[in-house]
Amino acid sequence: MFMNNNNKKINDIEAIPSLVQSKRQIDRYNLDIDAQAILVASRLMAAGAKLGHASEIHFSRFGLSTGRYRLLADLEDNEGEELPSQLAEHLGVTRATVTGLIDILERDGLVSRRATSEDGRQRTVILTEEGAKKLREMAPEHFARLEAMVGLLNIDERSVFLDLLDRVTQGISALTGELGSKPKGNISNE
Amino acid sequence: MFMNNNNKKINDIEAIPSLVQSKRQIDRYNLDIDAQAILVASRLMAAGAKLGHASEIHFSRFGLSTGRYRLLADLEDNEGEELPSQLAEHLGVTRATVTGLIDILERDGLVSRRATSEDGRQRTVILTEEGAKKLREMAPEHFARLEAMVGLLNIDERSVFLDLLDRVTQGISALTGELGSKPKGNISNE
DNA sequence: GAGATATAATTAGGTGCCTAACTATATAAG
DNA sequence: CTTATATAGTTAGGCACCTAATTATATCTC
Repeated sequence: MFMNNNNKKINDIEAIPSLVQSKRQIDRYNLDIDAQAILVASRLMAAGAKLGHASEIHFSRFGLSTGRYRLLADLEDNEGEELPSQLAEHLGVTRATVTGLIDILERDGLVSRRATSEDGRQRTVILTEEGAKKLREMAPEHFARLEAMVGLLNIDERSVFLDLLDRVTQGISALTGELGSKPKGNISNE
Repeated sequence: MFMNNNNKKINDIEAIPSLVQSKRQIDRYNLDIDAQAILVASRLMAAGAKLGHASEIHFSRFGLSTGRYRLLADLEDNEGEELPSQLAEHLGVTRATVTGLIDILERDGLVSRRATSEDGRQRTVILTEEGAKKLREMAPEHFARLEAMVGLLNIDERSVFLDLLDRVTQGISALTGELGSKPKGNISNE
């Protein structure tokens, strides 16, 4: 029984949560909770995990990870030159993570580090010509695939989806914040 | 300038992708791509990452990770007794990952392993009384938080969101599959 | 029954991201 | 000027999940 001859799509399982599952869980403990709300939350979690995994596969085709691509793209969006701390803020990750991303990108020749003149603690990150070339070469396929991903939605549906997703995203703070507190969207820095 | 006195919400950054960003990227390479489609894809990625992170914080309150909670919940849904391979399939992760999850859950006394009678290779995983108690105790807060997460959507909007999310989720295969192929949703096992 | 092959679970090692601790530089207060 | 404190970046170590290789048992074929 051959099955890992071409690719290994052995465990590409979806494991989609169903409404009856949600109902059963809630009923088990006699909770006064809307089963559909739980279903939405569960599905979004499953979708997020699936997308994260797919994203890594996508970028690995170009020798990148999701984080390293995002760093390169952000550099490109800022004239090819940024401080690690700026990158961390733009990407929404810690400076430690940025250090790791830069290490590998520098090893691969896609960015380089250079000391700044003003502040001896800072080290500017620069997009190399090779890095810019990498972005240029992958752009057509990258964006085509992203576009295809939402291809099952028409224009109007995309707007609606954006709106709803935005509100659910604000609600995510309900997982991390205090119980009973209202979601407050952005927790801006300062 | 105190800021890490209570909690450390220093890097709780959203880094929300904007439409102008998407436009700029597409224009840079003269691609024939709908900027809004890219925006939807980018936002969903950001939301997925944020939710994944929030989920880990949420479950760490109960001494669990997202994966370990899902394993316990799946056990509960199957009379408290499953094979590792069944768990892997239900959770959509590899058997190697399941082994790791069980290791820690067993160490913490929430599940136990037992050899099966029929097949000497199999080892049944059993939800212990302590594991069941853990689920029972965390259920109210867990489900309340999940419900709160989608609290900004009314009933109708939840239905619409589920529908749209489902279609986008099917589209995720556009990232991993062949270029130009139609999304086909589930890749069932067999 | 012996040898090849399949399967269940585990182990070994890798990636991506995290937090906490550290180093080096800068700045403010006495 | 010296000492305390803040900040930029890095290092060290951890967790979740992965793939590939390994071990042990089962099954199929001769």
